[in-house]
Amino acid sequence: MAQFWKPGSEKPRPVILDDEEGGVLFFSAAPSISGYGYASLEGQRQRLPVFKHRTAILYLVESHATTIIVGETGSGKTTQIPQYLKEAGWAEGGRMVACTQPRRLAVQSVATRVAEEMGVKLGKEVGYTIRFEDITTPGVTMIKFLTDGVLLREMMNDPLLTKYSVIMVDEAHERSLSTDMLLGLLKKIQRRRPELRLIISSATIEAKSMSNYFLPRKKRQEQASENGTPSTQPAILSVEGQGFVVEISYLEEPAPDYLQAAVSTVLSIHDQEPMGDILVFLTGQDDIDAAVQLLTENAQKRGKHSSGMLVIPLYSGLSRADQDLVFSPMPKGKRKVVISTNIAETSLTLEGVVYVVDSGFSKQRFYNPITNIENLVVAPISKASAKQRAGRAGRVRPGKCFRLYTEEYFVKEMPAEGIPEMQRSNLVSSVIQLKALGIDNILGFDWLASPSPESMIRALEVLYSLGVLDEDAKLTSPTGFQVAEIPLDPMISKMILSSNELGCSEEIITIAAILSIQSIWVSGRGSQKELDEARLRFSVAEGDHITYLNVYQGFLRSGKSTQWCHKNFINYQAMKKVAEIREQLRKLMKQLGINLKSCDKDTQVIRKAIIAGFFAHACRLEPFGQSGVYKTIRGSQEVYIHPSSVLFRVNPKWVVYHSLVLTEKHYMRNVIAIDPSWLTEAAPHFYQLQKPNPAMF
DNA sequence: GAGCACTGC
Repeated sequence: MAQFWKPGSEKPRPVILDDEEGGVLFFSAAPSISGYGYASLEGQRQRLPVFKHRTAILYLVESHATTIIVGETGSGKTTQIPQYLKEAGWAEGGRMVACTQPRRLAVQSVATRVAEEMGVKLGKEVGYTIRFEDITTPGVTMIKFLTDGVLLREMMNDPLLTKYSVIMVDEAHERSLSTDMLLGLLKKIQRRRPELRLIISSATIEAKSMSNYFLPRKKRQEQASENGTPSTQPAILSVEGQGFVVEISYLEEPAPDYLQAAVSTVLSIHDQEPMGDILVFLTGQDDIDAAVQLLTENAQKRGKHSSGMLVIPLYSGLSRADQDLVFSPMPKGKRKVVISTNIAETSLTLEGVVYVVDSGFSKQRFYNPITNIENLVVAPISKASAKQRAGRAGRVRPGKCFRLYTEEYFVKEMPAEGIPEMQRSNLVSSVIQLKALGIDNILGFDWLASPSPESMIRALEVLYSLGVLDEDAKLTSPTGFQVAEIPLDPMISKMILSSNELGCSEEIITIAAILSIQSIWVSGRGSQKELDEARLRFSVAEGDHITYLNVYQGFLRSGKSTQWCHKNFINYQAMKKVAEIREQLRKLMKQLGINLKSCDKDTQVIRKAIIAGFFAHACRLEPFGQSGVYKTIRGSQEVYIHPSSVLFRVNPKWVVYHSLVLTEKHYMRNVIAIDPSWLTEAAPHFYQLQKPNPAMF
C-alpha cells in the first residue's frame, strides 16, 4: 500500500468484563477460544467451560430479572437465545418469548432462520410481527420476533405486556428512538412485574451504561433478597462474534478532502491488493455521485489496466432495481466497488466485501428546540460506528479497513458513541406515545439518555396547540386519544381527523401516506430536466399536496404499473408503500368511527384540513424584499420555497409548508397556497386577526 | 434555480 498508511493498534481481543460492580460475568463463547473461561457467579470467580453458553444464559435468566448480554455480530445470540428459553419452558402457559429488532428485514430473516433451525413452519411456534404483516398464530406462537416500534404499539393495548415472559431487545446499542423508549418503559414494567425477564443485547462499548441504567435502587434490592426472589442485579454476559480479523490502517496526516482521499485509496487498493470487493462509506448522494464519476473517469483514462473495476453507487433514494445492482454477481476477474451512505453500515449487508474505506463522516440529524427546526449535517462518526464499518470487511475472509483519518484523531478525538437519536429529534411523537401509556410526568421520565428540557417543553407546546393535550398536559378526548392511535406524525394525524368534518378524508389519507414517506420521486436516473418535466405533468397551482393526489390517481389508473412509474420518474417501491399505509389508515379510520368521504375536486376543503394540522407552518411573502423571500408568521424566520416544489417561482402571497430543510437557506418542502382567513378559522388560539395592515395585501 | 443520512409505527 501507499506509504501514508500506518497500521492501527486496535487488536482483536477476547472480551473480559470486570465484575467490580457485582454483576455476573462470563467469558467468551467464540470458537477460536477453546477450553475454559472465567465467570463470576454470585461474586465467586469460577472457571467454566465455554461451551456452556446455554447453561450460562439460562442461569442468568433464572436468577436475574435484568440481564445485559453483550454480543458481537455473528455470535448467534439472536437465533440461539430464544430457542434456549423455549426449551427451558419460558414460552409455556400461554406466554411468549419476544425478541425485538430495530429493522423489519432483520425481524423477517431472524424469524425465518429460527423456524428453520427448529424445523417448524414460520407463523406457528415461531412467528413475527412487523407493520403490515402479522405472521403469528394466537395460542400457538411461542417465540415472536417483532420490531421495537410494534412492541411499543402493543403496549397501548396491553401496558404491562402480559403476553410475554421474556423480552429480548436486540441491537440496543444503536439507541434508536423506539429502543430508548422501550427500555425506559420496560424498566417501569419490571417494577410491576418482577417475574418479567429482560435480555438487552448490546455492543460491548455500551454494556456498562446499560447495566448501570438497570441497576435497581438499594432499597428494592434488599427487599428482593429478603423475599428470596432472584437478584435484580443486572448482569453482563459476553459473547464473542465469529467475524474475521480486519486489519485497520490510518492516514499519517489528516486528509484535506475526504472525497479525493477516498478515490485515491480505492485506486491504490485496486492496484496493489488481491481480489475482493471494496466498500466505501461517504455521506450522501452528492458525494457518492461525484466519487463514482471520478473513479469511472480514472478507470477509462487508465484504459485496460483498470477496466477490472465496476463502480456502483448505493443510497436509499435509488430505485430498487438500481439498488439491486450491488448484489449482482461479478464476472471473474472484476472487482466490485460500492460507494455507499450509511445504508451499508447496518441496513444492507454486502457479501464479498474485503476492503472498507471509511471517510469518518456521515449525515446526521440534529434538532434545535428553540427554532423547532430539524436539520441534516455532515458530522464525524463515533468509534462504535467506525468499528461497525470496519467489521463489514470481515464477513467472508480476513479483510482490511482504511480509515481516512489519523490514528491520533481516532484515539483522542473521535467520540466513543454517537449522540442517541432521542437527543437529536423532535419529540412530539414520543411524547404523545408516553402520554397514551399514562406517563404524565414526561420531564421526570427515567430516560436512558434524557433529552433536553427545551425539547420536551417544545413538544408539549406543539401538542397543546394541536388540541391534543389540555392545560394540564393530559390527552384530550377524543382528539388526543385518536391522534395517539394513528401511527403518524401528530400534525399529520390532526390533519386526518379534521378531514372528517370537512368531508375530504379519502383525499387526505392519500396525502398523509405520501407525506409520511421520504420521497415518491426517483433519484440518480435521467437528467434534472427530465425529472422536472415529469413533475410538471402532475402539477397544479394549489401546491404540492394536491399535485400528489394527481400522482396517486395516475398510479391507480395505470393499475399500479411499474412501467408507468418508470416513465414518470416515480419510485415504484415508494408508491407501493404509500398504498399500504393508505390501506392501514383506511382501516384505522373505520375503527375510530370516521367516515371516508371524497370532496371530488374541491381542493379548498383539502387545504383547510392540511391547515388544521400545519397552521404553525404558515408563511407570508415579504412584500418589499427581494422576490421569493417568505417569513414564518410565528417567529419571523426567513424561508424560501424549495426549487423542487411546484410553487417554486409562483410565489403565492400566503403558504403553508410541510417541512423545512436547512442548507444554505431554509427551504420549505411541500408547500400549498392558502387564504390567510383559513388560519384564524382553523387555529384562533394561535393566530389573531391584526388590524388591517396595508403592507400585508 | 437547487437538493433529500437511515430506520420505524
